[in-house]
Amino acid sequence: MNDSTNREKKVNSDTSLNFIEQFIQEDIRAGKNDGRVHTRFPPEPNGYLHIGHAKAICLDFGSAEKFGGKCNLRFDDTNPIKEETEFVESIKEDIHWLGFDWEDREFYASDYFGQLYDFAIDLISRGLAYVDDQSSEEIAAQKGTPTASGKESPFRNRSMEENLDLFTRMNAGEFDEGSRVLRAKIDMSSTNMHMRDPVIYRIIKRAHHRTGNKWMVYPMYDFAHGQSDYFEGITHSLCTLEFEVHRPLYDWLVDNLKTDDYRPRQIEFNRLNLTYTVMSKRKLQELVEEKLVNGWDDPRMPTISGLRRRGYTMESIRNFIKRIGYTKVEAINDFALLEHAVRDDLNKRAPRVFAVLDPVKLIISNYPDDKVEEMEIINNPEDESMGTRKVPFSRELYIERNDFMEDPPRKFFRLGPDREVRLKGAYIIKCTGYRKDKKTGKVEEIHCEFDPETKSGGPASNRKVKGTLHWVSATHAIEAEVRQYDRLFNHEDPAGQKEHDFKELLNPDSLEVLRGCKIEPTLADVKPLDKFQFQRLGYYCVDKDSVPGKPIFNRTVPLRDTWEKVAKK
RNA sequence: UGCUUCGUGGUGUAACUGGCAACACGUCUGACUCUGGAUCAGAAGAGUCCAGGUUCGAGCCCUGGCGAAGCAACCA
Repeated sequence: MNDSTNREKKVNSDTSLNFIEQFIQEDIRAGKNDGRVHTRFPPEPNGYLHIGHAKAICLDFGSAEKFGGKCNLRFDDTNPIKEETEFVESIKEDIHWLGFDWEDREFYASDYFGQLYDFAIDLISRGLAYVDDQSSEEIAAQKGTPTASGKESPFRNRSMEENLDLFTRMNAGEFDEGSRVLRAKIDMSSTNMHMRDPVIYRIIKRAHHRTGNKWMVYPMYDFAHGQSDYFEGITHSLCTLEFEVHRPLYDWLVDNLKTDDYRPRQIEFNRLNLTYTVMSKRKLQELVEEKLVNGWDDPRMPTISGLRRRGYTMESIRNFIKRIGYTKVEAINDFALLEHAVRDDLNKRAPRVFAVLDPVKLIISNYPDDKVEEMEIINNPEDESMGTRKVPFSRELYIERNDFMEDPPRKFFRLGPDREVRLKGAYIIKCTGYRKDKKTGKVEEIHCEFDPETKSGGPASNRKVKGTLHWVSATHAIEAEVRQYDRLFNHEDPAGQKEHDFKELLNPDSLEVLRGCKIEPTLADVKPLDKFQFQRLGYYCVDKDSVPGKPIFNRTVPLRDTWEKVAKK
């Protein structure tokens, strides 16, 4: 094999399709559905979307886009007890924020309740469905187990007329919830539990968020999902692995419905799992309801809205998802990869600013009392087009408390007695002394002298010093609250522990609120979702709780801090 | 003692129709730096769950094991 074919191979693997896209491509080449590609994203509006849904969204919308097809948004709203309009709205917002659009194709499984009902009637008339008067416990008991076959219901062989009559009256509200269900008549001895006469309709006397009180019977998800795909002309139904065993049922239903060769093709892929968090909607809901976090959009939550509030960009999320791929292997992805994705993105676009989180006063004894200089500072060394800004510098500054040590080790490249450092964008200073509080032993202020020749860009500015510190002028500083977020759980796999409930594994230090932080005055007019790099610290995002004059920042992710590693050794 | 699916560095993915197991994250060195960031250079780390078989050649094909996950809601 020569070099050029090697190169070609490499290019091909760079743009290689995942296994699902390969299937789609094969279908197109085989002329299936006239080469049409139509997918759908089918959330249930019973909670907020999380990053696992983002993985599905990227695949559903992304693969349609890739092959010139379409992707519908369809709410699978078959259970009026759980579903709410609030969730519909948040889901739509999140999908748009991720950069996808369903145009005018916003559908609801409830749009098809009429067709589904008619189909149920049709199944009854064909002897393929029956009304069962037993309780759910009795039905469950007869269902058997994965290793033992089930028993047929005593109501299985009712007459078609009686079934029709009963089902109609179920929907007329004549019977109580739970008193009767409609079941498909398939095979109680199937090795697939889902084929053992699954319940397809149940009585629920509750207003539905879209159809109101029109219906007293509601289809089960399994009786709505596959047919909804069929009604919408979906060619590829992409879903997660756990629905693999449902596929024969969906196929059975659509086979009893279809009039020609068309049938959606379901392909399953692995769910997104992330270390140090939980991903099931039920668990996330528990955290919200028990107030262990501050709502669905708490910046520690793996929800789309939480990540957005935390400061993640849609590009970083999409990029992360692109990197983890789609397979059939159950995987747990490293949270560090998500963090890498957001650092990578923010490094290119976030303006750098000075913020002192744990301030200690620095007094430059040889700097004139009343003098203020406007230091011109580069906004982003990664992107010259972002320009510069002017930051006031004066005799009294704040620096980070941990940037000073009374008795520093050699590897500490910051300030200590008689040591020199550069104040970023300003002068080189030398520490001449410090004052401690006699009672607490805490350093109260640090004294230093500056060298006027060393101003940034000035004649002696090239002199090398060990370290560079960020600073804020004391009289010009703005006070801010900074919320230092960390991982929500201490354990890599909190949901997978038998000995502990996942809530016992919450990280007690997942949020540290810092007040009295000092930030540079250029940040006076920040707006929620504005993103910055606090120089030498990390990436921060303005929280929606901010009010003018009292900004609040969320830590998105810290900068990689190699000093921490050195210090640990 | 069932059915379905899956086993490739620590993690996640690649490897066209069998042809030197590749990439990213993480880890560790070093260089550079007015961010201990970024960037740059480099290193360690798997022989592809196991055992056979076919083949000049197997992660890939065949046989048999082992292991893991999902499946028994009037949830989705």
